[in-house]
Amino acid sequence: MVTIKEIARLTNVSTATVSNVLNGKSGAAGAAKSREIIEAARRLRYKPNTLAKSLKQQKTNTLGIIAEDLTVFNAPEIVDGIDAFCEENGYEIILANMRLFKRYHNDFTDTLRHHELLDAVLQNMDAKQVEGIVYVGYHCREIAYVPSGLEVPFVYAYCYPKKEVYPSVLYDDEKAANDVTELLIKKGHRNIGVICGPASSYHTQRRLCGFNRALAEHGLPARPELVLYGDWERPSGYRLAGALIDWGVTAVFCFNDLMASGVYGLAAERGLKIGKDISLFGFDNRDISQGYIPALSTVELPLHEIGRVCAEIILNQINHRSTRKKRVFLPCAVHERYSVCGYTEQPEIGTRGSLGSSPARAVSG
Amino acid sequence: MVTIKEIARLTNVSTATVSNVLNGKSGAAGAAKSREIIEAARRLRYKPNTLAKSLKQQKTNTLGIIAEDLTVFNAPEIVDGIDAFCEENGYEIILANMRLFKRYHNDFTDTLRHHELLDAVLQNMDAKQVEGIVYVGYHCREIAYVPSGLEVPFVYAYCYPKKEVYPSVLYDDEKAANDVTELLIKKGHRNIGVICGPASSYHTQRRLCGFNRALAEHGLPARPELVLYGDWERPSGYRLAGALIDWGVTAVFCFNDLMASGVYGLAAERGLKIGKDISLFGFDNRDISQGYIPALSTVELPLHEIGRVCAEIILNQINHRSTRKKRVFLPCAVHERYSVCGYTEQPEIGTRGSLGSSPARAVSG
DNA sequence: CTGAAAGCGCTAACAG
DNA sequence: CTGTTAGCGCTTTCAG
Repeated sequence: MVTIKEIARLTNVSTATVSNVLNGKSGAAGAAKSREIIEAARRLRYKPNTLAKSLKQQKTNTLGIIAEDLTVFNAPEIVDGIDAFCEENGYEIILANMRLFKRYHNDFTDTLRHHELLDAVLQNMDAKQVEGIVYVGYHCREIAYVPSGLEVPFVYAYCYPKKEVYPSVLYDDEKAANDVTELLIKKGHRNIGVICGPASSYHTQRRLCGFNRALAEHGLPARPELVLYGDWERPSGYRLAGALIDWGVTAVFCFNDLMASGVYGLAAERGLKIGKDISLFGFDNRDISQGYIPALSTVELPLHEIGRVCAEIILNQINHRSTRKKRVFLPCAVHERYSVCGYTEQPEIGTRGSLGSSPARAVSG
Repeated sequence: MVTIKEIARLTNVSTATVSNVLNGKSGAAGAAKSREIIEAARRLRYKPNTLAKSLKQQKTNTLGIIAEDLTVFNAPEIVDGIDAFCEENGYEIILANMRLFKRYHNDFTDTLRHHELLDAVLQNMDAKQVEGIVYVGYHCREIAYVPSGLEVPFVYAYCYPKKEVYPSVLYDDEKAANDVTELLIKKGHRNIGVICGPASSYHTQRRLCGFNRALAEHGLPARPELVLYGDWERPSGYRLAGALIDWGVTAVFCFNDLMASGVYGLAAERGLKIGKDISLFGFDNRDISQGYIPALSTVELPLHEIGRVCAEIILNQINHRSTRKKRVFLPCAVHERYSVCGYTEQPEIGTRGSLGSSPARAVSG
């Protein structure tokens, strides 16, 4: 690696002059000399050593990202959003992947090992002189173990601390569920079944609030027997859909797309057409939800935007423009596709629903 | 940030002694003094400054990852593999996301802007003193613009350079397609239709080789009319499946899961049962392929392993243990699920195929 | 307008 | 066994 010193020697100036010229300080050297220096730098493929520069300036222009698990579906898009915002503002990112999901599967949330791992990663980030840290959760929940003694701004993406000691950026489960329910009600549905996640889940609770609020606002009675609890996995959707259909629901609101795929399965076995005999809504807008037949109506999570907002909060704190510690809720877009249709007017399935190229219509967000 | 100097002052020793003690150099100070230093470091939450250390040692223990697009399905798992291997070997990663797919959609492959962007990113990596670089392609293809004048080892993941100037790690398309075809032949299928990607695609070409080889090895005639070219998207699968079925195929081999979902659609419209009236194989093992009804048989890409091997190659080069520039082909696992069944004995669909919890059986790899 | 000198935090060599 | 010294590559006074 060629250094500034080398260039200084070759051009018979001091390192200070080279530095000044290369950084565009006006009048650092005469015009001819400046050109000579710049030319030498290019010829030798000079690249400034970021380490030395940062050390000297006590500024790294770097944000740290701690991902609970990068391979979980929400993470890449959030990281992408952080990266995009950083790029626009001259910041770089360092990524630490804890691989929690792979290490401990679903059962890791608050083990001691998790805390130790996090502490180590945090320590490492500090050592690297990052100016702020974004923590990307792999599913939305309250984080019990909150780091303390951090030297830099810290923000949670897709999860949140018990007390608002750090800011967090989430999406608005309640409103999204409310929007979906309202849409179904407006289509004429009166008996809407719900397949939730586990009762203990934050998502489940918030979405049920939105669901119930919509019922109440439209003067419909709550029917607890139509609200069933799954486990986010496909088989539970399959199983619970049977019960709901036995109760005579005309629409099913599934709290994720995976369980919704189970509903397709059950409907097929019973000879019921989704989008005709029964309406179906999912959640998450997973990439293949458009590939179901008919295409699944679902809710898109603002993952990229969550990342962007996290980065923005951090940069604002770095620049002392703000110091809020509150939770931020971003709106979701509702995509209505052919799995749901007016309860009275039914489109021909097979002609419209099967190509998966239906225009995704954003109802909210 | 508390420094070594501060600790030295408080404990009345030189910075060198603090450094030595904290780095566990035996006999750097007396036992009592050592304890005092260590205690002071803990009390003040001392964290070594990685920048300074790396600058001094001229060693960063850092690998750079350049992702063409982190949000494309293959990228996170590859990055995860790189990260895992690095962690095991005391290396860290820096991530640069070019966001090519989002910026230019599908049409970016070799634009000038792409080259400029890459050069800038590369320059940046060098400036950060990474010791090696992994370039993660977003789809497998020959890369025309190969960087030159790099100061560190460089390896391609999921794509490859025209000439073998740098090593690359890919998966074995040919063998995977051969395995799938052989499996179908052994099940009794004689008229197998293929829905490829575009004819210009590397994947298409390699997989067709494997397909044709299997036919030849089993003494079956090539039937070009049964080999059709799609565009990786779902509608093309839907469209081409019609043609194949009209030709009377008993099995369809789709070169990705997305197009396979189109085949499900067409089959449903025609009243044909996948896995019974017609067998279907996909490619990629996308996360929801198990959610189709019946679950889609498909090929799993060794993404994590590709990442690991890339990191391994780089670290070997750093340590001068190797300097190979060849392509490496990793094997894929074939997952047989209920979308394919013996052409003569057919399982009851609906009882087995609909839960999506069929044990995935690895046939190869 | 120019460059000598100091120093960011750390470690390696070497002298005491 | 201990600590002084020099220096990694860069920027930034400040004196000439």
